[in-house]
Amino acid sequence: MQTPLIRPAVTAADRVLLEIQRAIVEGDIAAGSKISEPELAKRFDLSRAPLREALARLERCHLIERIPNAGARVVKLSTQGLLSLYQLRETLEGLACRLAAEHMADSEIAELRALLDQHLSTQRVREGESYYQEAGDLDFHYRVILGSKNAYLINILCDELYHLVRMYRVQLGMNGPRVSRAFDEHKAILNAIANRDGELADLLMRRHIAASRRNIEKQLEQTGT
Amino acid sequence: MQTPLIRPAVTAADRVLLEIQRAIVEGDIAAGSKISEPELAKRFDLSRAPLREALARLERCHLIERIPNAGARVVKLSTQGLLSLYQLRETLEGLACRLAAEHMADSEIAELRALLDQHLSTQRVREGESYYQEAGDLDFHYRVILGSKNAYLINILCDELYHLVRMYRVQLGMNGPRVSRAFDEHKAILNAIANRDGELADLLMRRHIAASRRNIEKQLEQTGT
DNA sequence: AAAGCAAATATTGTCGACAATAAGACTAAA
DNA sequence: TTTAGTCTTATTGTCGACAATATTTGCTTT
Repeated sequence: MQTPLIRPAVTAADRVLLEIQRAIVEGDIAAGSKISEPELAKRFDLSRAPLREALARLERCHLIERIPNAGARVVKLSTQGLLSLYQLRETLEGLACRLAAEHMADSEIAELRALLDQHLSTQRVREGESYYQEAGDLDFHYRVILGSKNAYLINILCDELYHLVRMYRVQLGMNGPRVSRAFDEHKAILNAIANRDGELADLLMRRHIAASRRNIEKQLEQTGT
Repeated sequence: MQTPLIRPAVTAADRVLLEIQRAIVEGDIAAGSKISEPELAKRFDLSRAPLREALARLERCHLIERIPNAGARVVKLSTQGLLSLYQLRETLEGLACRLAAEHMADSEIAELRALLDQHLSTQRVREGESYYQEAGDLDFHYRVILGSKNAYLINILCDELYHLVRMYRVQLGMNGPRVSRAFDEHKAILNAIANRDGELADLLMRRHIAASRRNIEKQLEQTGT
C-alpha cells in the first residue's frame, strides 16, 4: 500500500522523510541507533536544513526521539511500548468505526465492500504472502479511519501512529496465520458500518485490534522477552 | 498553571515557540491570519532557522496549517472543529481515566485529592475569576492524563491537543457559570479513580467533557454561528 | 471593462559556514 | 589503577545568503 494521506513529496525534506521513514520501519536503520545529521546529510546528498525538517516529522510520528543539543535516536521497540500503542489504537479505531458508521456515504461503503472482495481473491491467489495481507489490512483500516471524517482523529491514526504500527509489525515478522480470520473480522465490521450500527462497529473493531495485539505478543514471547 | 510537560526552554526555538504559542492561543495573532516568516523573525529577533523549527511544532499541535511553498496560516476556529476536538477528547480522556484508575499510585491519588481541596478554597476566595478556574480545571485533567502512564496518550493530549483546547476556551470567552458544577464532577471522577473503578471513571470523564462541550456550544450560539 | 498572460516582487526552501553545547580523550592526582 | 578534571573533538543550534516557487502587478487583447 502506498503511504496514505501523504501529500506528493514536493520538497526535498518530503522526499528524504519518506526514505528515512522506510529505512527505520524496515530496520534498515537499526532500532535504538543514534542518528547522525552529518552522516545522513551526506548519505542522502542534501544539506542539514531539509534533513532537520524531516527529523522533526519523524519525531512527530514517534520513530525517533530527540534530546536538545544531544541528538536523535531511533526509537526502541518494547513490550511496554507495544502495549501502550495498541491500547490507544483500540480506543481510537473503535471511535473511528463508530463515526464511520455515522458519516460514511453509501458509495464509500460500497467501495469498501468491493475492496474486501478484492482482498479475498488476492488472498486466495497469494496464500501465505504476508505483504499483501498486511497492505490489505492497513488499507481497510485506513479507509474506515478516513470514513470517520474527524480530522484530528485521522491525523493521529494515519500520520502519527501508522508508521510505528508498521514498524512493530515488520520488525516482529508479523505474517502469521491470522490472515483469514482477520478477513472475516473485517467483513463483520463492514457489515456493522453498513447497518449504521456504530456501537457494534466500535466493539468489533476493538476486538479485532485486541486479537491482533495478542497475536503480536505471542510472537514476542517466542522470539524472547 | 505553567505549561505542563514542556522541557525547560533551552534553545531559541523553544523560547520563540512558547511566545508564538501564547500569542496564537490568546488571539494576539489573529485566527486565520497568514504567518510571515521574515516578519516573525524580525519581531522576535532571530533567524528563520529556529523560527521554522518552532513553526513545525506549532503545526504539530494544530495551531497553524502549512502548505508547501505557500506558507502557514493560523488555524481558524469553527463549530465543526470544536466538535471534532471534543469528540476526540471525550474518548481519549475517558481512556486516560480508565488507565489512571489502574495505574495511579495511592500517593498520586492523595496528591490529586489535595489539589482539589486547594481548588475549592481558591474558588471560594476568587469567585468568578475565570483564570484560576481554567487553570485548575486543566491542572486536574493534566494530572489524570499523566496518571494513565501511557506515553502516546499523554503526548497526544498534553502536547498536541492541549493548546488548541485552550485556544477555543480563551477565544470563546469561556469563564461561565460551570465552575462549581465542574468542581463536583472532578470530585466524582477522583472518587472513581480512588475506588479503582476504571469503568465508572471513564464514563464520568466522558460526561464531564460532554457537558463542557455543550457549554461552549451554547456560548457559540450566543456569539453567532 | 474583463480576462488572460507576462514580468516583477515577495516568500519559502535550501545551502554552507559559524557558534554553542555535549561527548570523548588525555593527563594528573589519589 | 581509578578517578577527577581539563582539553580536544565532534555534533547540534543558529545565521545570512542564494535558489526555487508562489503571489501580485501591470499590460495586452478581446
